[in-house]
Amino acid sequence: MTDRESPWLSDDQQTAWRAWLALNGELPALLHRRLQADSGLSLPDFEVLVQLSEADEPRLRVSPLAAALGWERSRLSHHLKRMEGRGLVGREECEDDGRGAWVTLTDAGRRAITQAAPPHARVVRELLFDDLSADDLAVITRFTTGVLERVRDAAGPASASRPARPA
Amino acid sequence: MTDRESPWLSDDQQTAWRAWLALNGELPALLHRRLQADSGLSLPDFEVLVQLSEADEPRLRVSPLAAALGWERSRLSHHLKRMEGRGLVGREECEDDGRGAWVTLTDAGRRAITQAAPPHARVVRELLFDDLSADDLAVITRFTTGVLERVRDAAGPASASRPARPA
DNA sequence: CCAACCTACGTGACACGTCATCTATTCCGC
DNA sequence: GCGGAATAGATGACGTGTCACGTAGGTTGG
Repeated sequence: MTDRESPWLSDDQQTAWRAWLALNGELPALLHRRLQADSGLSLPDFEVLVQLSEADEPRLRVSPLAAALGWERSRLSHHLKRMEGRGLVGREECEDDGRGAWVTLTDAGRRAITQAAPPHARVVRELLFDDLSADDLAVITRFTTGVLERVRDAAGPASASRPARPA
Repeated sequence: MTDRESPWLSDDQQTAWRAWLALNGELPALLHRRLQADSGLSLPDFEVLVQLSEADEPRLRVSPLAAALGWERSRLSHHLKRMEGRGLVGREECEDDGRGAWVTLTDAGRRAITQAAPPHARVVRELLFDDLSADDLAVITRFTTGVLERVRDAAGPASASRPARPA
């Protein structure tokens, strides 16, 4: 029922959008502070450690790890350097491919993620999901994944419905 | 129907949560790149300019502006310095209160926000709202505002159900 | 009236992200 | 094999965000 010609949002949409923006800022901030206080990990640290600890193999290459995280490789590279400095992950040379590197989970890393995960998951569940019906969860999931897909379509093609930026 | 004792998320909750996390990273990134390409503004720049251009008065004090944005004052202070450097905002001394400062919208700032807002709003509408029913929008809004409220409750009290961090 | 306190705002140090670019390898066509 | 393109990953510069703290100006109880 929205007017497809106007660029503006309806009042209801404004309300939803501003709430989303606010949540988008405040929820990660809260999770980050809790994580930091409980275990000294940052939210990005946590994500990396989750991937490493859930992996089938005991060590991962950088690029697949970046893909699994949905991160740019350079971001991961920067972050791994910091995490290595704090002893959470290790690096090994890759014999098969001289360019490559293995990322490993150190004992300290495994200890950190083991300790940090339960309270983190509990907070997420309490804040987001505990009072949510299955129907509403389905609506949220459908909405979120749908938007995500459109975002990726819009970002990926490099030339979509954009004003034609020839370069 | 979730098990309130377990810290873990159900599979459906996991799906929703991971999609939310991914969206949370990728949507602002896309909006930022669009805004940057269209008008040279960053997303935070945009938010500041929206507040300034929508304000009743022609100039705002720093603290109320920070509150309206939901930002920490020091963050706003840093950001205003950068925006001032790029000519988007100006600062004036406050006569009433020697500690205070006024933030003003420069002509360049007004021009930038006027030019940037329509395409930005259109992208938001296309990505999030165009194919969303009124019922679903209501579900989303209720969910988002509910979570936001719980987040603020959890963040604000400084001493809530946390492990009691005495000093 | 003044010392203690509070408030408004700024700053410095550091973590995080992105972009552009670099180096070292591998791959691939000839 | 060999020369150029592609790939793996690292790096430097810069904008952004947080935390801890500093400073200057107001406020208030004795």
